[in-house]
Amino acid sequence: MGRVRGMPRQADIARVAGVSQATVSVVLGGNRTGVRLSERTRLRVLEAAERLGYVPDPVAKRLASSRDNLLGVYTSTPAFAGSGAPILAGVEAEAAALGKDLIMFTASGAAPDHARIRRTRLADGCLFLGGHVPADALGELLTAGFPIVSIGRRAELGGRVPHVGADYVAASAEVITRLARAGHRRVRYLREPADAPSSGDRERGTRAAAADGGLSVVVTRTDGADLGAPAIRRWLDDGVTALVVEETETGAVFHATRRALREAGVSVPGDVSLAVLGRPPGGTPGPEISGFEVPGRALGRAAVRLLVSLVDPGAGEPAPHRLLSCPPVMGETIATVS
Amino acid sequence: MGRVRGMPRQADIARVAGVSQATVSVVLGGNRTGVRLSERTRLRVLEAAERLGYVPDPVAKRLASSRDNLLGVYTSTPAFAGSGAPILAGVEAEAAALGKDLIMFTASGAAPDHARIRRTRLADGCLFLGGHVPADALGELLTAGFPIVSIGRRAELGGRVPHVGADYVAASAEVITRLARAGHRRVRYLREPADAPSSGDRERGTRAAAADGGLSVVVTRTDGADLGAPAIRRWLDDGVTALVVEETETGAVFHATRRALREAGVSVPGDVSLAVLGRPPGGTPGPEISGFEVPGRALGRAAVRLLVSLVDPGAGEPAPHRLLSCPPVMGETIATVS
DNA sequence: AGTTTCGGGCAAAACGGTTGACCGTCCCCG
DNA sequence: CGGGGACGGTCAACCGTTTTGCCCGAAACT
Repeated sequence: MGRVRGMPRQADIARVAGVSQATVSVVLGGNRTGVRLSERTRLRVLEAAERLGYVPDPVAKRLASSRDNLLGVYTSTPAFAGSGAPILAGVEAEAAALGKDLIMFTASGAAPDHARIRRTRLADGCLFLGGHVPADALGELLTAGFPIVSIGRRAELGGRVPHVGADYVAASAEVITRLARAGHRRVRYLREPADAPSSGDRERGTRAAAADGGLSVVVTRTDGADLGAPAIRRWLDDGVTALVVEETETGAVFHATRRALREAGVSVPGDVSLAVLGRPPGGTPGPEISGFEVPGRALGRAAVRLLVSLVDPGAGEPAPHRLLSCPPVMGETIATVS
Repeated sequence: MGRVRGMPRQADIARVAGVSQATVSVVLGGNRTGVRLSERTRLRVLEAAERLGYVPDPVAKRLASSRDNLLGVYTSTPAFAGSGAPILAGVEAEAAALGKDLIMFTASGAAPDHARIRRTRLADGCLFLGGHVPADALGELLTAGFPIVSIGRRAELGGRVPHVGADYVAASAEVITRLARAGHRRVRYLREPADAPSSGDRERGTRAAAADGGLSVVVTRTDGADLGAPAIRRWLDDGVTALVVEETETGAVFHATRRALREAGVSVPGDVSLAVLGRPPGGTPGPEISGFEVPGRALGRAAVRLLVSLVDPGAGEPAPHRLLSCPPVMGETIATVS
């Protein structure tokens, strides 16, 4: 399938300028290796390149030199739609600032593609977003020495996967502590059924803070479907004064909770307090929900910096893992109880 | 430089399986060229590849075969932040559906765009978003036969740039017609100073519809800074009954208009009607503004389909240009005047 | 026995660059 | 007169695959 019609190569320039292809490469590459060249030759080459409209082939360049200022971003869910937008905005901004391009690998949805994860190697290194990335595929890359960084903590593979994440443990604990200070004693905790590391972190932080603050926390795993007015009423009858809801990708649990509260005719925070371990889904009406902010942009930026340090070693190596703290959102949905 | 530590190559597999590297390539490539191979050899190679954890190098693959299911997306402004999100969501969705990966080239602002536009050739073809892409760089790619598609109409280069766009002419005309039917006769038209094709289209549609409907439309170019209460009052005194505002990337013109209206104590649509040629910036409070919807996702999808048809010729060639129509948004800011 | 015919597989040329080693010439110095 | 630089570039190997053309041995015809 050969070359794109008419694209001039270094060899073409060489012919025109009357030098060897190697010389062309040296001139066009800015002569980083310190080859001795006369200014006349340099200009002849440059001029010929200009005349021919030469455009270097990035693929060949990369094959030959193994680095190309390209960072991969693998997302297991659609990147532009979902909640990842702030993270990606951070990634993009930092990458642009560092002069790196981004190559996006979007899981096709159908297959959690091994193949696609492998193609990741087109880049100099790759960021992995979202929990649903098969660990074995990552392990493959890792042992091959390919630089990868996960956004979101990754416990698998013996913690060998470098990552940046949000400190959900501390942030969740802080929310619970706030509830404790407001006098709450019985809390219901609603989380998604799946066992993502971020879910585990939130629950761990919650439990620790609950133990410290003398709260009773009962955990319910739900996808939202089984959440209705009866459940809400039952909990209130049990003496529950606050609901703590995990932030999930789709917001399903939160939405279901809101609906159930509405159906039960329960007011927030009048009848029950409500907190989200994170932020409510966008466009949620009504008073600001108490919780914390996930520093998406900052995560994205930090991830890029970490990856770049892996790709271009030399500059001081930062720690392979980093947890960013989440600023609390006070909100108006935590009431003080007697 | 050199290979990533320990990454096995086809040559390594060949040694283990006791065959030549070429044979490995044939086997791993699924033998599309119909080379005769014994099943035993095939299995030996496959097994060796498995054992060694072989991962094909996408770069080498692409260098050798000139096509790699990679679509480029060049954005002249940050992609994840700005208003391009719906378009990109459409691009991503369609690309994923077609099994293509996306490689994003974000104009860094710093580096000369030319270089980045050239790097575009890492992909099999490239989408260009946003007005601020230098035409000469595009021309370079175009004449080289590199497949490109612009999102947003492009008049430069003699219309040779394939594109998909929104039919701003028709949509804008429709808004003006609505105003005419509501009895408006004098309209002030606020547009951005720069001459983007999309701006021109809106203005053209507006003028045409105004002529048809017997409206007087006066155009003001502004970046928003010089818009204040005095201007508003002057216009109203002149008998203007409706303001038509262009949708801009930043929303600056719209915001300024809102502010000026507020400062002048003018109510919408009580004292004056207001329409946007597009949608107001996100998060605008108050009643729904009349205007039209730009079909972002659809644009993205159509652009990808067009690009793919350019990259993989064979399937019927669609028209090189396509304009998608914009569904009107009735809104509540156009009042009937006597 | 002498050709075809086939199954099997290998060698080698691309693809377009990058890079370290090496080669002539001149000139200068001891 | 022999040797050491400096100057200006060129050579050729290499990056990892794809893809053709060709070769070889054995079975099948004539």
